[in-house]
Amino acid sequence: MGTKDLPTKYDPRAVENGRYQKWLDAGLFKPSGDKKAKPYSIVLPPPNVTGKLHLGHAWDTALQDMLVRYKRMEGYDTLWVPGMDHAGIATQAKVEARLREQGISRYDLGREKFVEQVWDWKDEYAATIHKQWAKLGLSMDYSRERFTLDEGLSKAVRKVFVDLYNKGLIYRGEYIINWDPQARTALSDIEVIHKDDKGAFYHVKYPFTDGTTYEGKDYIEIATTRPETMFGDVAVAVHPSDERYKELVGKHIKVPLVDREIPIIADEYVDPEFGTGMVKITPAHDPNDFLVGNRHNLKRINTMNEDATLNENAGKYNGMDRFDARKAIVQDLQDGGWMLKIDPIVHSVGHSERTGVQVEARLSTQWFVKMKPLAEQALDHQKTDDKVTFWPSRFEDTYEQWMNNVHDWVISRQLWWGHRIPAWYNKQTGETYVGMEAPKDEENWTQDPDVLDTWFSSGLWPMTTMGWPDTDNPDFKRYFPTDDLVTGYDIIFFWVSRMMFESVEFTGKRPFKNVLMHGLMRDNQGRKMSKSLGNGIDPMDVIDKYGVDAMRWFLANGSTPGQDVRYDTTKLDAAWNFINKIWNASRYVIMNLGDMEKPVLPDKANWNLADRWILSRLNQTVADVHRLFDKFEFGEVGRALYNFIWNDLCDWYIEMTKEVLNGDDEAAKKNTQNVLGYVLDQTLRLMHPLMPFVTEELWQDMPHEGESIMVADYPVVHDDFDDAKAETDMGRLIELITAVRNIRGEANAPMSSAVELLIKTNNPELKTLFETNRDFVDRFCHPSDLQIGPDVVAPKLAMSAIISDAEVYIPLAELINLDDEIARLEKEVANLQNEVTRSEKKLGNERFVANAPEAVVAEERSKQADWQQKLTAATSRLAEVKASRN
RNA sequence: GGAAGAUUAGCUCAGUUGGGAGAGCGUCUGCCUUACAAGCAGAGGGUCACAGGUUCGAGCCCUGUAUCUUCCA
Repeated sequence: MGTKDLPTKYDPRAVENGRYQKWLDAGLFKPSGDKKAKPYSIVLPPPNVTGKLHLGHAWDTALQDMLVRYKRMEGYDTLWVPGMDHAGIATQAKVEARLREQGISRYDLGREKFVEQVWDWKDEYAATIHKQWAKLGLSMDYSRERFTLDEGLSKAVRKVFVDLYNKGLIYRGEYIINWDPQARTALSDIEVIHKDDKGAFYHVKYPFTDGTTYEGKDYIEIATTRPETMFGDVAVAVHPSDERYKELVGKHIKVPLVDREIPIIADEYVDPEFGTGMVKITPAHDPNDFLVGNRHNLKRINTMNEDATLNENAGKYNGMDRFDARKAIVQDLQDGGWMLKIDPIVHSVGHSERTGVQVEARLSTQWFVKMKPLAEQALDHQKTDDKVTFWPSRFEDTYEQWMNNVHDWVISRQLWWGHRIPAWYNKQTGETYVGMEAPKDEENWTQDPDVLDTWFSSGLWPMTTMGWPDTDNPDFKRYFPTDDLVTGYDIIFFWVSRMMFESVEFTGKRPFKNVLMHGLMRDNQGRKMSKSLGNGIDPMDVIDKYGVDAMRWFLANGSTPGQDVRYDTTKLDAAWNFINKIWNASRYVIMNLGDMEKPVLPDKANWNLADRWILSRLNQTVADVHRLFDKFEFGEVGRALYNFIWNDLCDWYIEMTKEVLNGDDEAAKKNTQNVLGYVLDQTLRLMHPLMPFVTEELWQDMPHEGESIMVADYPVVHDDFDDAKAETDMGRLIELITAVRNIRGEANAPMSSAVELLIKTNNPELKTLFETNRDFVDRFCHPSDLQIGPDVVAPKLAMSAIISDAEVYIPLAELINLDDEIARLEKEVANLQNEVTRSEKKLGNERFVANAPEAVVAEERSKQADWQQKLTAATSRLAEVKASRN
């Protein structure tokens, strides 16, 4: 038996306090282990141990928790696996930044000591994240929590590397890659963010060395945005069919400032339309030039160090930072008369996703995954029954598009924090060994110092968390492939696509059946939340202010799949208000249940109109919720529940129960208490996945059976609850009550004053309906006297309303303003005339009657009849009122 | 340059097999009615970006245009 003195205001702190720990202690987050039940599994997209969780994480995890709680209550054997990602470059950058504040670099510490520091960082942030997960109420099974760098996962990573290497799908080579000079590591293509930056086209003279002239000049004009790379120039290229320069091919020119001689070559890569149609070729500092260089057997001159300072190939600029060097070189070109002009431009420049610095195209030896065969296999898999379904489906196009155009993936990173590459090089012979363990004569070998791209390991996440590569692991057998993956559309390439091809390659199966993509969280002006703007919102602050249930409601209810959401405190106010409404509705129910032990639905024969109606509404809501949940339409689930709770349950049913509960009929009271208790119980269950804390609190406070609402059965559809008659009858009753309220409003006649009520109707069923529900009519209309029937005579001075099959009159001679009333009626007649005309026109259209579905035509006919009846009534009433004025 | 999304009430957004447009907030009016005044009862407010097309019928499907946002090159 629960407490019966709930406060009048919902207080999230009191509700949430200690609840998570109770669930945890009761072991409710673990799978039921019921082998007869169907399994349902989700793996949490592992957050980076870089820092705290933000509102985007709160959103992502809230959606998952809703799914898991829903499935758990539906009886599935549910498993939700948590974990975290070591986030190589991001975490290393954070720790380096912290050390820098103390004036220490990672090189001062050395690799081993540095990595120890990162583990300390990881422990610190993992603790924070655990606290945040608890506050969010996530029902994850912590006994299965994993970390991408833990032993099992590391072993899996090595196995994948070795297997792909042995299949020829991983190779090592010297190529142009994206280089982050601050982190001093390679980056994959998608870790480079292109941003428009202000720059300049520097037009520079490259003089001929053999007295050749072109258009009367002894030089050619080359435009470059990056003069600091000119020391790496090894050729100038023109398009082979470019008539302007045909004769120049084979001639030689000189690179200014260094006086190095280079040839003019012809290559199809050059776009003759762009600029002067002449491009300098710098194979060590540009990916396209690199390919041109390969075709023409050109030298590769690297002019930069790892930290983007120029090297000895840059002559006197040796040791200068790239940006300082650019300034100095531009100055020297101008002083030496080499600079023809400088045109300012805005162009796209690559920046490191993590450190933000400008990325360099750099020539270096790296490990790569050969993507083409893997991508093809993954794309083919999407044509099978084992395909991954994207929600919304358009994201599958995004995925395919990317997979079809994917380049080889640079997986080596010059970092210390991550999975060390399982490759060793022989000190004598230089031979490469790749294996799960070091070679036996380890002393003769040196292990590759690099680590793997973080996404290489997180791409295995759905497999490894389930125990792979041990395919006999019970979790792997039961819960893999997982059911749903929930993540933001911003990491389709980074993560989703990689999980998909790695899973297909190594298990032959999809990693998950559905992938639900949500949008990004934006601030109230629609801007992305970011550290640099300082517009980020800490979910913990939101929870402190509004409670986690309100935050979850906001996150689910305000969203459409795949669409971004604006953070707005008014939305959270609305969420809190709704919870407060549920709180108070429950408070009312709990206060009125007497000594009930648990609600038992009475025999159908005892249901009154309101009971029949609310159960029919509830049943419709249950059906909607199931249908929408199964399509991941969280926002629509919320709307269905909101409308049911606020409009049906609170505005009507609860108000109607007051009539019974304040009456003397003990049997009727008992009946209503049970229906009320039943409906609240079902409602709380329906709401639980969305608002776990407050629903648990209220459920525990009301008569109930069971340990926790978390593991109570989710409501199911009862066909026998559907009651079309009750719905139309209630509709009529509501129409009457609304009409009376309307008149009272117009006439300033508050409910406290009783008024005479006359209802003229030729419909005997309607008369009976109102008479049998006289109690409700009295309560909601407060008539001093009530007359119903065909013989009711309209008073001369009365406010009136036209409803279906009836006219309602309230004689308020002293309050009525005839001119106002006539104006109002004229407006109503005009509106009704409009409706009738439109309806008649439609029904008069033979093609409509012939082509539209029967039900649609029938509905239109019934509407037409209703409009017509109302129009007739309104017209005659208008005439009466006009007559009474004269 | 290619692609996707958005454009609906003053603001923020729903509207999912095409059948007379909805919510929250805000505005106006009246109510402390013993679950809730962060509430209740009413009211007002929209050429569904624009132009064509398909259809008996279009906010929804097709084509094009404009503006904004994002992704890719």
